[in-house]
Amino acid sequence: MRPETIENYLKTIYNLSSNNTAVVSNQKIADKLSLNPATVTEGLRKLHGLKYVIYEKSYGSRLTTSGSKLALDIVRRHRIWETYLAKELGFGWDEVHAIAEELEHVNNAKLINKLASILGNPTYDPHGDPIPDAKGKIQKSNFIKLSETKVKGNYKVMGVTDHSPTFLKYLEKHQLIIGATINVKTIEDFDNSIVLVCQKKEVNISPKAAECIIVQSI
Amino acid sequence: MRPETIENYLKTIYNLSSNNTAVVSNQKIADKLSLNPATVTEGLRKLHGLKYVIYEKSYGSRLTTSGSKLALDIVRRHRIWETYLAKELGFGWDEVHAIAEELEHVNNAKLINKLASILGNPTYDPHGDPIPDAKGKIQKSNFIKLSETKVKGNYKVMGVTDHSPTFLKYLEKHQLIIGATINVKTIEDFDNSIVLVCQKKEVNISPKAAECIIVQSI
DNA sequence: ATTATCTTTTTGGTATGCCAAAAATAATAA
DNA sequence: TTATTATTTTTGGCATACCAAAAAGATAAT
Repeated sequence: MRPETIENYLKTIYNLSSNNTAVVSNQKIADKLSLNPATVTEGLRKLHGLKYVIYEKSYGSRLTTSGSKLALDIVRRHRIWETYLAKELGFGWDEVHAIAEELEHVNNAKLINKLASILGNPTYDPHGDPIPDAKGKIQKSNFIKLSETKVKGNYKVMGVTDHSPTFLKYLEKHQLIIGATINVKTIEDFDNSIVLVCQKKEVNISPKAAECIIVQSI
Repeated sequence: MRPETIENYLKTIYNLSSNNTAVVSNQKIADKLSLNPATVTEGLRKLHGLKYVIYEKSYGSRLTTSGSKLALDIVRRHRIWETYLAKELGFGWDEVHAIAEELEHVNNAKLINKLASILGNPTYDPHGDPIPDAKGKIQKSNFIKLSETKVKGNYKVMGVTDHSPTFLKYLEKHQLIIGATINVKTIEDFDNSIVLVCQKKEVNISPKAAECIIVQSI
């Protein structure tokens, strides 16, 4: 398998298995990578042969220790580049994902560590995702989704789980950027949409969007 | 054809045809890209179909206008990255080539232009090679090879045509870095090796090495 | 439990990029 | 000019990464 192919699979499995414990379905991988399910079946069998994943037929996949290690390395590269593009090169948080998607495949530890060092070895990227350190250690957090918050609670926006420019531009328009503090006003019984106050303005968030916003209770 | 494959061919043809006029042989392309000659024949036929090169069977190839344009863009990306790695990220001139070889395939004009702007839109890279501007315009120079110099002449080192770490480390050891001024003392009749003075030290340069050092008369 | 639906796998097939060895074609030397 | 050598092209083949459609297997719904 080509390194890039391996990397794309492992990164995707890592991202889909949240804390790396859950088993990931073929379909979700196919969706994320825009591949035919048949292709994913093939790919997983090969990755199993390479000992990067434990793939159980008709059940699902999870990363092995070595697969996890590689995945964390790719995630690190991706997030360091995103941070560098945003902080040092002046790109918007809605632009960095696409560029990092390509840069992440350049495998040079010295380069990534140099970028990290210039950035002061950050532990979070512009989307609020934790950046693994050079050894693959990742910070754990007790963040929750906006959709899991309680009425009248005060929260701080910590990250997003969707990196599409359209979503990020939408958030930016409502000042819902990382670090913003919000107050959950009501949760509509009708459609579960959330009304919150941010920067003194009232914003109505759809349940779908609330699933993609990560916050911390304050 | 995959973009990366196209880019590697075009860049190689560009580099081998000096001022982009000479016809390039299949073998030279095969050597540079470490490919089997049969593969190169195939590749050139495809590139001809894509209108990137004029490929005449059993004769050679040269770039079309659109091939030239693409080639110059890749050369720009490569050389901007080399310069950025050296000047902004602290890599040695013997390290930058290999990393830039990968980074050059990330095709994002905004990124390259941003890096160039941070560097002050440089016109030469750390090896003395000219960097095309965003429009593909490249600076012309009247530089000559060290092997073409005359005895007793004074010259300034302007670049190298070999980017291998071994060669560059060798040059560095003798202080033969970009900008160094040298005086050609003698050219040995026996083997055409060149004896020159650099930083008050006498250095003996083999004909092979002299072919790879670019200088300017001062 | 038995459809109906959704997911996964199998099967058969394509395009790309590569190579080794043989055949054809140039280029060079005798 | 003819023989020798070097280069290029052809031929036949291989591995990778894909896909569409059919078959098999799970899951859910009644």
